[in-house]
Amino acid sequence: MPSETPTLTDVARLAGVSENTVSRVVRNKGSIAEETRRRVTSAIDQLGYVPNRAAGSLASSSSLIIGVLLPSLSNIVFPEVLRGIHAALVSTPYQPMIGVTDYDLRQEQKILASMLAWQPAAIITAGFEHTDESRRMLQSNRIRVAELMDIDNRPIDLAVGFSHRKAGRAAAEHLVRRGYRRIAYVGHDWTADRRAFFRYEGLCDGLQQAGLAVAAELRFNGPSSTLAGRDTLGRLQQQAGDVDAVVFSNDDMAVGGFMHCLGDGIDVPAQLALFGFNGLEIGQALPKPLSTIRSNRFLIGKTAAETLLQASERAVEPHIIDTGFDIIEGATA
Amino acid sequence: MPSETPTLTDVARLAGVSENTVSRVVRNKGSIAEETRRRVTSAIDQLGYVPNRAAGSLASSSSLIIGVLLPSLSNIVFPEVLRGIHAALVSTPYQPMIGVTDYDLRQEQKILASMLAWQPAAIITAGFEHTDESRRMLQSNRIRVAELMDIDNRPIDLAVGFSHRKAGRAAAEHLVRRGYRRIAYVGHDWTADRRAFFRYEGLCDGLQQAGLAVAAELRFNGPSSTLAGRDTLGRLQQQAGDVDAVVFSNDDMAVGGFMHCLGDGIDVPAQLALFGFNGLEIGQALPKPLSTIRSNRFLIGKTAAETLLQASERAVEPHIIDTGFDIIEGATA
DNA sequence: CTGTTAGCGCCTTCAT
DNA sequence: ATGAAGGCGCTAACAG
Repeated sequence: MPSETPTLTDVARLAGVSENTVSRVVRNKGSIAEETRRRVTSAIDQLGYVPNRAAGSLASSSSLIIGVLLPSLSNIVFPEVLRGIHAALVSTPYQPMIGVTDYDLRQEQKILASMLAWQPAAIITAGFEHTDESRRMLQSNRIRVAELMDIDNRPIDLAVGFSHRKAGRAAAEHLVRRGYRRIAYVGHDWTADRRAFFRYEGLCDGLQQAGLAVAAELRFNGPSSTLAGRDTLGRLQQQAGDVDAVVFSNDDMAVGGFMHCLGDGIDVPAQLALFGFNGLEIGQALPKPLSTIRSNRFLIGKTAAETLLQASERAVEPHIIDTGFDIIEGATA
Repeated sequence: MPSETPTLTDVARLAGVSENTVSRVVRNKGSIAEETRRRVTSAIDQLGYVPNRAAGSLASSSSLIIGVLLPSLSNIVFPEVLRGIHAALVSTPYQPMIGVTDYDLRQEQKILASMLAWQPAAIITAGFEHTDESRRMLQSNRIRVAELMDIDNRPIDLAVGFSHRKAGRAAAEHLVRRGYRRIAYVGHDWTADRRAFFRYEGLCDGLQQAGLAVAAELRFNGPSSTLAGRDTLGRLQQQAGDVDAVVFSNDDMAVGGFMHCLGDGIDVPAQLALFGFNGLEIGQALPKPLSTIRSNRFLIGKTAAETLLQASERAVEPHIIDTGFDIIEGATA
């Protein structure tokens, strides 16, 4: 039985050309006579030939793999970035290889090293914080590197995202414009999630600009979640009653806050205004749609992957793409 | 400058042994003299040697890649499965390569073919439906194959999941036990999401057993979402008012249903009981925790990956692992 | 326990 | 526009 997986050689033999010619047709490189191309293509179809990627990578010392480093999969934001990346790759021969760092830079370094063993065409990573060793690996390698989510830093090669500081400021301006004055903050642990901190800083800036300051604040000592948002707002209200608006570190937390208000019969936004961040679907499905900021995660992933594939070489200067954000007015603030 | 990435040969030269010996040390295969191993290990550290995976795959015609085929990343359930898979792989040299099929079997086939070009050690796929061609590829290849989520089918090699039919029946039994009699169903499009259909079937079975039938039903013509759940329950109530409980196709839909009730001032569960499926965090963060069924997605992914790695060869007979489910009593039904 | 010998399947370079 | 030769870095036999 001819059940063996066919190789370039088999195709070449059947088409009556050299292996090299087949390789050229497959990779769409160099010029090929129309007639030859037809013969080769038909031989490929006939045999059901699929190129062996390992052999290709070894010979060219570069693979069709795109390494994707994500801090987490629990936070829906990152699967959405991945979705964008996937959308950009699906019609190409590139395949995403993913790694989850759990917000741990040493873990990132470990995964990065083992990814580089595949000689990927590019690395996409969510965030700008790396160990020195990781940075060295990313810099020395001439592969393309995209750093996502944030543009408040100088990237190694390409940054795609938006300014979280500006987003925080925008939240402050929105609330001030609406007449809120005693504005509190409810957050989660930002030692790992640096961007949450940037937004907080922006919020403070924005309030200061209006002659205000954060009226009260409480941070849950762990990752963001609806439950954390609910409980933390509850605790904040016990400690500081005279607040008229709360900015949350993200929508998960804000939705939790809304739940707290529902449970305690607090009228939103009359008694207390709530403001989130991300623009998740769940926020818009609340009885009153959440006032928040839309961060376009899918677009960030897609743009990054597309941009990387446009050129196999780095530009001399790092490139920054701002995907922006917009305020979702909602009805809670 | 010696900035070239070191190869096996470099390590062998430095350690004063043959390449093969280094290879054995790296792969931890065969027996090596303690002294030799030390010399090799130190040479590896000194050079910062990282094996070239492409070369290894080519030579052994099998890679350290695990192909993961997911129908979607928008539904939080699948990122969680992926999280489980990742947890099982993180301390091994295996790397997950992911593909998203968008519930499209032709797309699955395409991605599968390009994954197999990497000669992965195993394929993990969520679901049992495949095109004939996909099935052929999975069967003929002697690589390991895990089919996840569901165990209501005969797998190719390994199935990990639970019976969605039984879960549906359990929902029915729970509601009947609680005294509900006019039980409706609110769902989403199940032509793609086969498991939702299985649960529906189980629900009907369970009701029938109690001499009942689905009192009313409405399916949103698209994927599940909170918004869809909210609107579809709204429409159902216009059409059929005399219902005392609603089973939703999943928690997303159920949470949406809860939002509808909040908005319309419907007392849950006194006027209308709500029952979901999945046990998502958001359901438990509602003012009244959602009554639902916990499906252990993380465990499914982790168990699958672990089990696959235990043996590189398929057993003669397909193997099925039931990860089970449990009822979360909650307060909405 | 270790070394030798052949490739794995493809791509690159250089010819023609 | 096509072909020939060589090698990418590693592993699989087989020797010893």
